[in-house]
This record gives sequence, C-alpha cells and structure tokens, in this order.
Amino acid sequence: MSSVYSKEDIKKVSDSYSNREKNTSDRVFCTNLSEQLGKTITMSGSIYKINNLGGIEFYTLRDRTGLTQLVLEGEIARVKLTPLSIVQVKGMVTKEERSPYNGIELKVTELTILSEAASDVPFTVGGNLSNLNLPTLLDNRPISLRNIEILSVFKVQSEIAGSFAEFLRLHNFTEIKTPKIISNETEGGSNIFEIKYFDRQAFLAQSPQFYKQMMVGSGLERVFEIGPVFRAEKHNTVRHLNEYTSLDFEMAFIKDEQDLIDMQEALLIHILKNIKAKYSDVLEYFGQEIIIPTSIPRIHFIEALEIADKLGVKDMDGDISPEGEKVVCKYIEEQYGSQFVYIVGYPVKKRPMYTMQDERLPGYTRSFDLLYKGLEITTGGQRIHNYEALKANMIAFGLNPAAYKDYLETFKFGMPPHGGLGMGLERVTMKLLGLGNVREATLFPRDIGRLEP
RNA sequence: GAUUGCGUAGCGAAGUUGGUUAUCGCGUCGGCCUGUCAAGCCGAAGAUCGCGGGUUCGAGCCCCGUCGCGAUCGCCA
Repeated sequence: MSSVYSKEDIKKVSDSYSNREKNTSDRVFCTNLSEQLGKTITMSGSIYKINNLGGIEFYTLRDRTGLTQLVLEGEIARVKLTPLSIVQVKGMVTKEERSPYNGIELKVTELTILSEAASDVPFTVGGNLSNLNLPTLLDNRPISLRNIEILSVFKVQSEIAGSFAEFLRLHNFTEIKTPKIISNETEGGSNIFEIKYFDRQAFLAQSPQFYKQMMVGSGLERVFEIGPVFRAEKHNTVRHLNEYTSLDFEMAFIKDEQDLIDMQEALLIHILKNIKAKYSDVLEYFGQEIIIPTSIPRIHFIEALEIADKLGVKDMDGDISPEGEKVVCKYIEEQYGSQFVYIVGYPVKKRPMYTMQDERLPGYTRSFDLLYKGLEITTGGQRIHNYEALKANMIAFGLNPAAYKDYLETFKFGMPPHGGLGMGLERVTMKLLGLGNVREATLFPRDIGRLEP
C-alpha cells in the first residue's frame, strides 16, 4: 500500500496518540471566578453581550457555567468583536462593585478570537427574546438555543429525566432500550408512521408498551425506558408533537393500579424536590413556584365528569374534553391545593385492548390519567395479564391475535399481574415552567409542518 | 380533516372611510463616546406590502383565487 505521506510522517502522528501531551488547560469558569481574585487567569467562552463606550468596552463572556464581565481598556479595546464570537481571554480577576456579575470582572490583557461570528444574526441572542414569535425561534433553533433562558429549559428537562431514572433505579427498576423500528402497530389506528425497511414495510413505534411488558415478563419485573415515540396524528395544538420523549415504567406484582399511582407520586415528589433545589433561579425567571404535594388527589372518571358538568363544561361523547380537564384541575387546586390530580377509571372503550377492567364497575377500567395544571401528562394503568382474557379482548377490539403472536407469547408462558405508565417529558417540562407551547420545551420539535431544523 | 385568524425590511409591530415619497422600535453598517448593564448621541443602508388576478383615475387597505403560518377542535402524552 502506498501513501502520499512518508513513513516517518505517519509514524509521528501514530506515536502522538500513545505519547500524547495531555490538555492541561488552566481554563477558569465563571462560577469559580471569586476564588481567583487578584490573579491573572485564562477564560474561554462566547461573547454574549456588548457595551462599547469607545475608550472602554464591556463584553459579557458566557461559558457553560455562567456569565462574566470582561473589561477592555486602552489598546486592546481596538479589537473588533462581534456578538457570539468564541474567544479565549487572559486577564486579572478584579473586585468591582459596578460589575453586574457578582461584583467581579476580568480586566482583559490578551484576547484571542477562536471563531468569529458573522454579524447578521437574526435576533439579539443575549437580549430578551420573549417578544419574538415562536416560529422565528424554532426556525433559527441553533441560534435561539444559545439564549441562556431558552437553554435553561433544557437543563431543567435533563434534570427531570435524570431524576426519573435516578428514582426508579433506587427502587430496583432496570433501564431498558426497546426498538423504535417495528413491524406491527401497538395500539391500532392510523396514527402510525410508515417507513421503508429495506424491501419491507415497517413502522415507527408509537409506544414501548409491548416491549415494556415483555421485559416485565422476562424476570426483570421492574423496567423503565426514556425514549422517543412517534405519533402520525395530524394535530396542530400547543400540546402535541409528532415525536416526543416518553418516560415509561412498568412493574410486576402489583395489587392494582393504586400501586402504580403510589410509585409515581413518590417519583414526582423526588423530581420536583430536585428541580426546586437545583433550579430555583430558572423557576424564578419563568415565574413558577413548585408546590411539592404530600399526596395527590385521586378522583374517579365519573366524578370528574360531574365536576366538569357542574362547572358548565359538557362531556364530549362520554369523555372529558381538554376544557373539562382544565376546569377539573382548577377545581382540585381550589379544593385541595394540588396542581396535580389523578383521574382513575376511564371507560373501557376509551382505553387500549390490554387495559384491565375494573370488576367493581364493569365498563370502566383500572387505568388513570394524571393531570398537571390543566394538562394530561400521564396515562397508565393495570394491564391484563391473563393470556386467554387478553386474546379475547383483542378480538373484542377487532384485532387479530395472530398479528400479535410475539407479544402474546409473553402471556402464554406466565405473566405476573402488572401495570405501568407513560409520561410525556416535554409536557411535564412545559407545565413545570409555565410555558405556553410544548414546542418551547422541545429542542428540535417535529410537528405537522416542521421537519427542520 | 373541521373552525378561525394572520402574512408589511433580518426581528417585532403601526398603517384611519382606498389618496402623493409606506411609519416606528430593535438589529445591521459608518462616526463620536472611559463604567456600561434595554448604554447614549449623530448619520446611512435595508420592503417588488406572501404570490397571481380583478374592481378603481388610484389598492398595503376592497373582491376572487392560491401558497405559507398561527390558534382551537377531533386524537393524545
């Protein structure tokens, strides 16, 4: 084999991997600045804000930990810097009352532009973006995400998902990853994306439901998954996405659906406590106060319909309308001081074929929704674990058991009583921060009109 | 799919019963400015008013069509 490069050149590069000089960066971060008072240090980041007064220039340096005021005076102030440019600066950490960031600033003596940003930014990233239209922010997502307040939404979201996993691991759940390319519809209906899979037809998973249940049956007993789900519904609302992240868990040997609710209640408290402890600044920015519940009210579906009806919202073909969900939530908050409410016992015809019926109220199920600030954030319930009962229910729902052979095998060979739930990560984030549109709680939302960026 | 609303510089908006050169703020570009933090002051560029057609002496404005977008509903987390 021949190369345009000499053996010596190649060897030098090759050797550099084993004899590499470590990156001994002495980079100081914004949050650690107060420990460096009086010292000359190096910082790296992007230029977030600019105030150029002529002989003196103020730049706000932004790194992953926060903001620092840079002061350029004299000769160095002649450097031309555009907002969002990436820089490395060297300077003296100085106490200065007039600095907006912790009364500390960096008097810059050396400045290197690592990457210059063009000046035709669609909007001022370091400014207040609240008066921009959402489509503008979404069309320019790589840029709008650089705004620290917009980005903070996703730090909170990461914490929600992280706390979810943390809590469940603590309770002996095992994290699983199930396929998103599937050959069969999960819950019937036409709301499923078709894709080409080599020379066959396949679908994008609407839910990890069947796989979760198979893994309960595997002997793990308790499983959870954080993953994408896809819905081909042509809805266009502030609370729907065609791709979203589902926080799912499924657990075995439950007595009934109340065990699931108990588990989720403790889980939610864990999540809310973590967010409150770590992101009080973000909550304050969005004007949200987290009320950590001690217990979440649980009301029956029929009761919820009555409450909505009493408050002037008619039921919708035997179901609760979004408007009804809002007034029920409002009522519960006034009566019990809870921003959450469980609605238990949805009608059989409103639920999938694997849902366990409530033997006390035939026609109703042992399933539930969790509403948070007027929005449905969770659906869950006890599942049918008896093979024959499940098969019979499939037929009753107009489905062909033969098409669900692999799924049914789990039940044929012994399946414990079990149940689980799915929680929409973006919806939880949205409501937690009081956002008006679920797209704001999605990095790169996919909706009926949006496939980019 | 249904209902409803909106398309005016890079962004956010105003534009009267149809009337001359389409207005304002932010941003951009140039100049001044040593304590800004929504910096300030002076100046400049930037819009075939979504697109096509019609009515009219005259259309950003009225009518028809078309495309795009938002919101609500069905459905759902």
